[in-house]
Amino acid sequence: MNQSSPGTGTGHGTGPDPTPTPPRRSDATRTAILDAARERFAADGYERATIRAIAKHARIDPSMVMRYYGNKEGLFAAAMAIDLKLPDPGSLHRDEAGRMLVTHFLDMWEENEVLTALLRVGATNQAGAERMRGIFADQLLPLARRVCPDPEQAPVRAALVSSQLLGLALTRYVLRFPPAVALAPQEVVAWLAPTVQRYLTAPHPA
Amino acid sequence: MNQSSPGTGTGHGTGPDPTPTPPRRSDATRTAILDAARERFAADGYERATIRAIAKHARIDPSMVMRYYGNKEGLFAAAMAIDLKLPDPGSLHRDEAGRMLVTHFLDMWEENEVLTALLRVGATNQAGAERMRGIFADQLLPLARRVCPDPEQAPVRAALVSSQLLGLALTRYVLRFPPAVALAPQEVVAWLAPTVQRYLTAPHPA
DNA sequence: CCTGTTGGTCAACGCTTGTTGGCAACATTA
DNA sequence: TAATGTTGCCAACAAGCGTTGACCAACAGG
Repeated sequence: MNQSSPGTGTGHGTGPDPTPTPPRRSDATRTAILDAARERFAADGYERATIRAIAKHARIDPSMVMRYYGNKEGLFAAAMAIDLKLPDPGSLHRDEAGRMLVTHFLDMWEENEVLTALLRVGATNQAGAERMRGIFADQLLPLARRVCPDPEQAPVRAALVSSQLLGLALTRYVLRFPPAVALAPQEVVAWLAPTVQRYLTAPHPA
Repeated sequence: MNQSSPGTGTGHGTGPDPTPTPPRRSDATRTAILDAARERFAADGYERATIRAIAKHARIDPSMVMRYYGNKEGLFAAAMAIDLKLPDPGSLHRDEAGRMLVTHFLDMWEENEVLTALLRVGATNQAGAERMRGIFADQLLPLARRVCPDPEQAPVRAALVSSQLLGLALTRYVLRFPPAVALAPQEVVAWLAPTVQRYLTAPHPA
């Protein structure tokens, strides 16, 4: 359900912990707050997701949110940390990048409400838009740089891909256009994969 | 229900008034309120665009807003009435529908901040999303019905077109991804027109 | 003149918001 | 045991919100 638990968490497999945080007794409360925050931000956006409502959902006192995350912006920043988990750009075939991207994004959006929350907030909140820009610049751009023919065009092509993928997310998960909601995942892939593939690898149309 | 400003019109209307409203002395104030509301809704979204801020921009008292538009929802409804001004579906060639649609939408969005406001509000506000659904159902769907091969597929195809057009608007006018902002209009058309054309007229890919 | 309607300002109401500080219960260590 | 830090709840604060009603200035028709 949640996407990263604080404290002991993630085992010890590869590399040292970037933040060696000792486990705290309040870890359960902390994650409860983050889960509730993601849910409320996704459902209501930044302004209407009140700290009181989030606290009530997490079944704790509103003042705890302040203690653990400082203020509302801090809570938002903590709740919206996200990794798109895009595959290693070196390990994918150039001709299947489109289909793979659409499939992967669809999976991520279906299972994870953080992305919907981020899109909702990004539409009205300065910090949310900034975060969204950062995510796509850091995680989608490198992939485009490896796949598209001329690396200099990578930013434009990544932006075009973003426009189609985020547009789908907008109509399907936020605005909920009935036909967009009703589409089966495989149909979405069948329609959108060629578009994304063209944005990535087709020659510049001008 | 109409969006043209009362009082000093922009001179485009040669037809008869659909709603024969007698001119009032307060018409200037009413349009000032609507203009300020559109500007604030576009910049801040529904919640953060306060009636007080809108009134200050219109240089009148907040209570006037209540007097003329009832409440905040009424003001929003009055400010967001919009006509996409899509051309008569019968008068366009099937092969140029894609290019024509992208060009037309780009023009509308560049000149009109109402659309940006509507998109911002639709992302967080129930009524905004509803309005957005209505607009595209009433204005884009009929066009798709005339252009696409099987009228039964029109809703899906219109939704796909919406996803690409709204996705462009989202990345370019709301999230402001730098590469999406930097694209020249003709480049946008060159990239997106084939996509929209395919969504409208290509055979079902599954 | 008086009277009624319209356009507009002012001050305030009730409510919700983010945020704060105090206080009790518990855990840990000395 | 006492001392200390952590976890949590409670009550309250100042500020801002949408909204309301009293009040004043101008005009119109008799």
